[in-house]
Formats: sequence, structure tokens, C-alpha cells
Amino acid sequence: MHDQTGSQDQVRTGERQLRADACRNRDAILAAAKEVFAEHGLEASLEDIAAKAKVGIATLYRRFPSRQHLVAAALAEKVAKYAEAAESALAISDPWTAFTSYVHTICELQAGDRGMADLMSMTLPADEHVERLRRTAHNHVSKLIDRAKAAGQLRNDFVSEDVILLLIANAAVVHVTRSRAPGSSRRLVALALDAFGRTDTPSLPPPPSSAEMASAMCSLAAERGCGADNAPGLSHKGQLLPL
Amino acid sequence: MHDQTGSQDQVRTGERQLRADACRNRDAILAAAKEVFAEHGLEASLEDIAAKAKVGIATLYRRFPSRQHLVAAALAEKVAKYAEAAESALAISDPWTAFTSYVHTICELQAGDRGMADLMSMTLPADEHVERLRRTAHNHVSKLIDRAKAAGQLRNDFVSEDVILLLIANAAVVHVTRSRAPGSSRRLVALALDAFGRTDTPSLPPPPSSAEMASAMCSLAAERGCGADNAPGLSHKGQLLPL
DNA sequence: CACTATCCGGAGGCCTGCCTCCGAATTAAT
DNA sequence: ATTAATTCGGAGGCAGGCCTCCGGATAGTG
Repeated sequence: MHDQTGSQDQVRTGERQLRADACRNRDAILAAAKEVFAEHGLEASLEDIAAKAKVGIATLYRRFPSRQHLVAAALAEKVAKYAEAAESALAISDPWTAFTSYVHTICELQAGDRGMADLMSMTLPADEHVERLRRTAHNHVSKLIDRAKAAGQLRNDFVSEDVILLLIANAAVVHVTRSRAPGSSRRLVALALDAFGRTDTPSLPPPPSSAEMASAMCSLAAERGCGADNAPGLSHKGQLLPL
Repeated sequence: MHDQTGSQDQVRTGERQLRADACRNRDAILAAAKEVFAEHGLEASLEDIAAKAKVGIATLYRRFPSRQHLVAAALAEKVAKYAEAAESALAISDPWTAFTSYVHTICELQAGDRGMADLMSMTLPADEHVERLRRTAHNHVSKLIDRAKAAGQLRNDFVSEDVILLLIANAAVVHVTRSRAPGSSRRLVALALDAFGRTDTPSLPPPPSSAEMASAMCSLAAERGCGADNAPGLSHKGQLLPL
């Protein structure tokens, strides 16, 4: 059913070796977390995940001291796919096809997993690994954008923040329609691409700066369970990092 | 500052006359609710609203037995604006201008009030009044759409569910960017209109049926604090209707 | 002023979710 | 088999939100 790698690789990441039962539990928790996050989003109850993994809540906290850690571990593979998407799109020769293929790929990733939808419309300031991936992906995306613009197929006032706007929009549509009105996301994405590919229109209202965008996404992450530790004391919601 | 009608009209809606202090409190609660919902969305804590109105929590519950009631009362004026929007757009002669003006108006309504943003992307099955407004508005919108299509300015595969898709998308963008990256909503709307006005593209993936859409929005309303009373006993979250 | 219907509001019960503590159980090495 | 380290997991503390109860305050009337 589920590919159960995951405990294999953590053996070689500097972590101490786990006892057999601990390792088994870790895998069960990860599998449960993948399912629950995919279905209910990143705000799902950690106790639900522990229950689905048939494990005490303490065991979950022992292995993943904070929600971020669990999220990062549970979505690692899909985050990798997200990062790859830009790279493999760059391999496509036609600029517009490359761009649209990228957009389709990442939006499909959102459509298939509410956790990913949530994740891709916020920022995990804690996780260095994810952030690095995001940055290199961003460079690739810039290239995709430039090429498509140069080919005259992408509107000139397009900026990379517009991709984020689409991710936010798509996350919401996925959230609302995933179970009851599937396919809505695909339609939204097609519409967005039609807008992006339009070159005969007066220029758009100015986009937010990337700093504004980042700040907004970050404060969203904070508002959800995944707060940053900007003030490492107590957070406003009893949500302080256990470090 | 705030226009404080509101208690006036409930005098003539069959409700028993309120004592002076009760009436004052009712107004204070409504004013507070307007502010808090606008800033934090419809899931805001009712205790916060009571506190901001300088009123005990019991007083709030006495006046507005459920969250829906409070929401309906607090957003009544803006809901009226929403309903008017379609009607006054119909008065514009140019079909495309009429359509875009409608879209701009309602999306701006969302941008200015997180509560409205939330409300417009769900369904309040309890409130008959709101639902009636929504239905007549829907008729008007259909006319707007037909006219714009007939004029060849709106894509032929456009359906009214696409407006809802935009409302959902815009609600999310508003939610994320309202404080930190304002103006994002305007850009999203402009993009959407560019997509809607495109007539040279292959047809879109099929839209959700309106029944699917309604069901999705309704289950969203349930997931938020505003559950329907489909099973009038206990709800899954201790959130049973006080009726 | 007195009196009654009405209203107020905090205390407190209930729930859910987060997180920690510690005695009991399990592993694995000798 | 013994033993020591490791892990388990439920109990329980804490906080926030929802909602109700009821003793006390208040408005409005005669």
C-alpha cells in the first residue's frame, strides 16, 4: 500500500539508532500523519494521528517534538516532488509548455493532499531544509517565467508572486471542494493559465512585493499551528516551541 | 463613526420591545461583532466580541442564541449591499462593463471585511432571509452572464459557479494578505476577469454542478462554527443548535 | 417611593486540543 | 536469565471556547 521507506533514511541522518519497537512506531506515526494531513489539512489534531497510528500521544511527541517536525517528515516526499517540478519543467523546450506544465504539476500536488495545499500557501520558517528547496525552486521558476515571457506567451506584467497567489487560491478551492465538488481545482488552474497567457490586456494592479508576500505567508503559518519562534518565550497561544 | 441603525429595525420585526439597557447592549454587541468579524473572520471567539462590547457573555447569548444569528445580524447591511450589487450592475448598459462592475463590487466587499469574505464562500442554510437574497441575486447574475456572453465578451464556457470559484479564491487571498500585502486581492480579481474575458482558448475542464458546489459550501459552513442542523440532535462537535 | 418584570454577568460545567510526567513494559546486550 | 537502558502510554495539568444557571442589579410603572 504505502511505500514505507522513511525510517531507513533517518538511520543515516546523524540520529541515534532507534530500538526496533520505536522504529516501528515512528513509521506508523508517519503513515498515519500522511493520511490525516492529506485528508484534514495541517491543522489536524495530533491526538487523532496518534490514535490512528495506535500509539500513545506521548510517543508521538517523543519522536516529533513539534507539529512542524511531524509535518516536515510526513510531507518530505511530496515537498521533494514540488522542488523537482520546477527543475523537470525546465527540461521542456517549449517555454509556454514548460511553464504550464510546472503550474499544473504543483497545483495537482495541492489537489491531491490538503496538507500540501496548506503547506504551499504558507511558510515554514523553522525548517531550514524546506526553505532551501524553496529558494532553489524559486530560481528555476524565475527562469521559466523569463523564458515564457521572452517567447511572448506569458503576459509581461507577470511576476512570481502571481504563482503564489494562485497557490493560495487553489489551496482554498481544494479545501472547499475536494470531497464534494472535485475537478473544481482543475478548472481554476485552467482559468488562471488563461489569465497568465493573456498579452492583450491593460496592465494589472501592482503585485505585492515579495517581502510583503513572505510576511503574509509567515503570519499565516503562525496563525495556524505552525508558529515561528520569533519571540522564543511564550507565544500568544500557548504554542511555544519545545526546541 | 459607525452608523448605528440596527436596533431600530428590529422593533418592527415582530420581536418584543426591548428594555432601554437591553437595547443599548444589543447595539454594542452588534458594533463589536462587526469589528471583530471584519478583522478576524467568522470564526472569531464570541467571548472576544462580548468583551469588546463590554458585556457579559450571557448577554450576548441571550440576544443572539447562536453564532449564525449574530453573523446574520452583524453582516445584514453588507449582505444587502451584496444583493444590490447584481441589481445595480444590471442597470449598466454595456454588458461587459456591467459584468466586471459586479465582480469588482462583490470582491471589494470581501476585501474590506474578512467576515464577508468568509460568508460569501459558504452557505448559511439556517437563515432564510439571506438565502432568499442569494437566490434573487443569482437570477440577476445569470442575466449579467448571458448578456456578456451574447456580446461576445465573456467566454462561452463560463458558468455562474465560476463566480463562486472566484469568491472562494478571493476569500483566501484576502485572509492571507489583508494586513500584510494589501492589494493582492485586486490583482487576483483583475487576473480572473482577464481569464473570464478570454474567448480564444480551448474549453475549460468541466465545472462542478451547482448542486456539488452548494453541498461543498454547506459542508464548509458546517466545518466552521456555522453548522446546519441537518441532524437536530447532537452534532459531531458539541455544536448543537440551541433552538 | 415601591414593586415587579426584565435583564445582567460572572461562575462554572463541559468539551477539545496541547503537552509533560512517571510507573510499567519492552528490548537487547551480557 | 539478568539487567540496564530505552521506550511506552495513560493520567493529568493547562488553556481556550462554548454555553447555562441563578443571585443580584436595573428599568419603568403607578
